[in-house]
Amino acid sequence: MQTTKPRHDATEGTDAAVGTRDRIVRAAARLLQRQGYEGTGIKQIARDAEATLGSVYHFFPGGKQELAVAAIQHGEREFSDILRAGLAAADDPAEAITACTRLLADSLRESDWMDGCPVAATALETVGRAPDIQQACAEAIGHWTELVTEKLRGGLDEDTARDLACAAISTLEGAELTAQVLRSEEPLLTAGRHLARLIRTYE
Amino acid sequence: MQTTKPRHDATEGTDAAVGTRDRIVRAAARLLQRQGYEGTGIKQIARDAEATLGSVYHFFPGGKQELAVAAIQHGEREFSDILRAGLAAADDPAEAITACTRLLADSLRESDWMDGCPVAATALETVGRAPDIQQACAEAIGHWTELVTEKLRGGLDEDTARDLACAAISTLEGAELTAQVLRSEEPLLTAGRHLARLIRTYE
DNA sequence: ACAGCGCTAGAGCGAACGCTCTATCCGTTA
DNA sequence: TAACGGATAGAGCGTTCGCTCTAGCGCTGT
Repeated sequence: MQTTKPRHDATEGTDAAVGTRDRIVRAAARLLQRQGYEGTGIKQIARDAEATLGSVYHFFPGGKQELAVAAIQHGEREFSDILRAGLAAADDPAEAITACTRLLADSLRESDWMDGCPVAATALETVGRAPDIQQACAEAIGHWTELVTEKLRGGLDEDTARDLACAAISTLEGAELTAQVLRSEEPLLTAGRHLARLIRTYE
Repeated sequence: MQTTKPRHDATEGTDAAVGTRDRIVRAAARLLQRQGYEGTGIKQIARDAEATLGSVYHFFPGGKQELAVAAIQHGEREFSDILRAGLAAADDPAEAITACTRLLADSLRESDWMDGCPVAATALETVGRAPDIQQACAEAIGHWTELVTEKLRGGLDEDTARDLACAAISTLEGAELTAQVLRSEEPLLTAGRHLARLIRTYE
């Protein structure tokens, strides 16, 4: 398609002409999020990214698995952005977590319940069968937990903050799954309310 | 394979010679749980069930989707059994929920982190694309929520019990996913502890 | 002007996919 | 014993899968 300008800088993505590699990763990330690993074909990714099979295998000689790892890492960054935005919405950690659930509920509803957690579907069907992908998913979860831990560190001792953050990420993950399946934002909002209540028991 | 005895009674399954239909459903349920919908082929199901393709399409003329619905319903019953066992382990609801997480953690570890929630993987990759399957998954989640709600109804008003049960199921779902990906029972046990603490705030 | 190279382009490989189809087996009835 | 129908058996259909491979594009440096 259109010629690519960027040289060694891969962190770009401002406007119109995004590099081919980036378009491939983005398309892969969205498809993996919506239909999982096995349900997504390389040719479909190439078509969606307006790239060709040749380009895909040029940038990802490791094939589908290598591309999936890059896509999961991209999804991790996207989800981190949402999480950071929610956590920054209030000083009080309890309110901040509730803000996260509201953000997630909004984006889920707006996508007609299609765009849930960017790694969950892929993670579940590759667990124990594709170590590279599983590790990328594990790192994503670890990173998200770290973000929440940082927010909770004010006023709580380190171990408590970590523990609570782990429970919070699990709950967010499960509530998003439930909300998608039931096509309702209620599970997410309910999870937000109860997480806030739980956090307040530590004050 | 061996000839099938049972006539109209489909609830059997005691020993050795299980009916062909049952073997197919069981094999499908375990494969869907481990590798999701798209990752599981009909021929693999038939092979695992020691049945033939002809038998599969004889019992499930609706093809893969109809079989998946039956498999999800089977998984729902299995998970309900675990849940019921955990909930019956203690009178105190908080302790009972913790018992559930311990049961789930045990069975997850014993299966080398392979057997997580029986519907999660399939649910996530068929959401918005296979209404029959999605509805079966939604009914499973609804049923599990109902089981927890019943346990919580003692001492809590109806709405609170329902709400709390919804949050609990979301948390269990997410904690199991996290535990699988991280290959650690910690997320499940942490979720159990915090769920217990949350429930106790209502006493 | 002309190599050199990063990237695009897509035909085509063997294998596996979901599913259809016909043929046969065998316990139950008449 | 003969006929019937539920159940089993698997070859084979058309399609798609992940991936390989060769050809050619256009930009860069000399």
